[in-house]
Amino acid sequence: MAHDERRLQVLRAIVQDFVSTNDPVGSKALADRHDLGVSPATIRNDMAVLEEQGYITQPHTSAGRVPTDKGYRLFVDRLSSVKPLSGAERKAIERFLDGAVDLHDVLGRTVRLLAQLTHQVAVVQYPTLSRSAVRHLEVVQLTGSRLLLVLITDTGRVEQRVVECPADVARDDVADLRALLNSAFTGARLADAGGKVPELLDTAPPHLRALVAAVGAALVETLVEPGEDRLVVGGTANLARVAVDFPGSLRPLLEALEEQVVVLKLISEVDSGGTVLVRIGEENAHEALAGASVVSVGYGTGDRALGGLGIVGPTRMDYPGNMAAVRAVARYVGHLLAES
Amino acid sequence: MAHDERRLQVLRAIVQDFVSTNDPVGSKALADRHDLGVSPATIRNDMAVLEEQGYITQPHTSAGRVPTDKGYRLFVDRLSSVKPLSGAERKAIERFLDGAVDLHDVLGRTVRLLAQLTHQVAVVQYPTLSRSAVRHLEVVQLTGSRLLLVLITDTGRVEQRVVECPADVARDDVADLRALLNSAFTGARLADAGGKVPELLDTAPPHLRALVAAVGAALVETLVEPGEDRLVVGGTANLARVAVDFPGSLRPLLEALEEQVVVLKLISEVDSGGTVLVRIGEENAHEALAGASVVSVGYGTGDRALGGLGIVGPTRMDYPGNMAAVRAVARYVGHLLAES
DNA sequence: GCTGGCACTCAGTCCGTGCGAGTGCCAGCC
DNA sequence: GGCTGGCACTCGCACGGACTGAGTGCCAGC
Repeated sequence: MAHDERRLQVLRAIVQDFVSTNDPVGSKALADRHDLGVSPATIRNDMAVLEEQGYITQPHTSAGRVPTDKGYRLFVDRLSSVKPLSGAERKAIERFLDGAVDLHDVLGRTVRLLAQLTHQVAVVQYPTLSRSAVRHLEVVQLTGSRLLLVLITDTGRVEQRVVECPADVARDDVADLRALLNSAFTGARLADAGGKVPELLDTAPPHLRALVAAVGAALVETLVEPGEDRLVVGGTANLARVAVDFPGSLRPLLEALEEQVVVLKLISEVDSGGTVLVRIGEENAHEALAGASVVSVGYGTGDRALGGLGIVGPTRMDYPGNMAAVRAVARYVGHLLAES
Repeated sequence: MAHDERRLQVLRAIVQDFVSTNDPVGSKALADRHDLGVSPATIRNDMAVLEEQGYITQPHTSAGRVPTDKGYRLFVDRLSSVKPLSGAERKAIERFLDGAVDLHDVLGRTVRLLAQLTHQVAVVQYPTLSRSAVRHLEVVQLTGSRLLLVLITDTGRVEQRVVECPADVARDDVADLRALLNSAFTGARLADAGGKVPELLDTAPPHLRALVAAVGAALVETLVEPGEDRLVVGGTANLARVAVDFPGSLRPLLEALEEQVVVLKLISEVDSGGTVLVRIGEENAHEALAGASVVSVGYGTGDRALGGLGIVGPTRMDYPGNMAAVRAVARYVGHLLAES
């Protein structure tokens, strides 16, 4: 009915005004700034209902209303449409990301770009190893018994790992090992690579067995080690701008961003379909992020998800704008990585 | 004369008390907490002189005194001895840094360790490329005309770079190129590598000339590009703890840390002799760091400096303790990198 | 079901006061 | 000459009361 409909308009107006002004919004201000077609008194009645339903709340008796997490949720789900980016913004994305020389550079630019577009803290996950495929494996002898294993994936990610061998290794053996590893692994998904080690061990020439065992173990370790799923963080300076939205202190949030593991979990839990995910306040189920919202999306090429990226900010944020920026950047990065 | 001597004791006491309490310190409190052997009235006279000389100042008329940048400078230069670390702290350093698997890991642990020991923001510079030597060069074909050049240095640093070639490259040529590059560059200092490119170009077999030219150009670019001198930053959460010391906002400081270039400049300007450098407040000659101090030192193996590391914090910091921590960590990291 | 009117609530602000920490100065003492 | 105790003075800050105004809930009327 038209009744409920207007109540939702009121909620939308409250969210919009509060996001832009950071002042609790009252019935009179709402009636002035929006064409709701009714008087402040009527809006007051609607607000009373919205409050009872838990969508808004008042910080204290004689103040205006403020959206709750639940209110933002409804706003995001039903009341907002994703803002299209301006032409200037699209141009900025292109200009910013073109000219990147390697993966590290691409992700660094991405995170700066995202932070700049949204004025929030931006995070980008390195392409997940397990979803990548092996492009090349390189073995370099550091000392007699110490080898450096370098793994290059098809997403341009380079992983390195020092392998301590039980005994000194002959030079020729290093070359043999390199050839062996590459013929076995090149092109394989990293997720499958672990399973191939035993097989390789069986077919390897006897004098290389011990070597393959040591390197294989290191390789598997590198692959499964989730700590190696790195995160690039940028735009923390933006937190200072919105410090008012975090009543206690910025500390828990800064710690969470540095710890990485919590944020990584949130960012990597993305839908494969390219849907932008929004987690609001308490929905994050982690104390440090209780006052924060996370907007994230997966990036990748076509059907293949490589990782996630997104932003972290106060619950009082411009959801439509930020969702649009996150989505647009993810698309562009996806294309960029598909080319290489 | 004993006269001046006591005045310096007063300054030292002021710095110590102010650092630990963050309250402007008055003559009575000084007389109570320190055995200066004179009455508050005498201390007042000394303080008046110290103020006239610019070592201390009062925030307002009826408050105690606070050290100025100049006061801290005198304290660091003449009034403090570097605190030896406790056994527990030494143990912590070892425990923290042992078990690192690669360079990235070593630096990541270092920065966390330093942040934890000093409760400040810690920064560590990647080993400078130009001072390292080439351990190995790897060339991987990404697409027909696109090669990935991977540079591995003897400090364990791995640099990557995509090279676009004018035409498609044959598989055999890639192998030849790899052999050629390695025989020419392995063992060479990166600083000298640039000069070897023309020479290599002359001696290269004709069909590889174009390839060598393209790759050589990319190599030189990688070496001289100063932006690639990366910085690892950690412990920004500690800034929230000392936010009171930055009256305006943390923002400029956070921005400087993210920008990296300013901080990098400070951190990399280290003495080669292992002396701990302290820059206090305005001495930093950069607006964003005007209220901050930087404690830095070079790390390296024996005579070879690899890079710098240090901390950034408010001018009101525990200089002796932080200098000791920075020095100890730098030594340990130096040893660690020398082994590999 | 909407509207204007009205009494009520209460956070934020302003202002005046008192308190206390800290100072500078001075006369006296060693 | 240098140190000390005493004393008057300054001024930031915390406390408390009054005022203001935005905003609300409720109610009678349309």
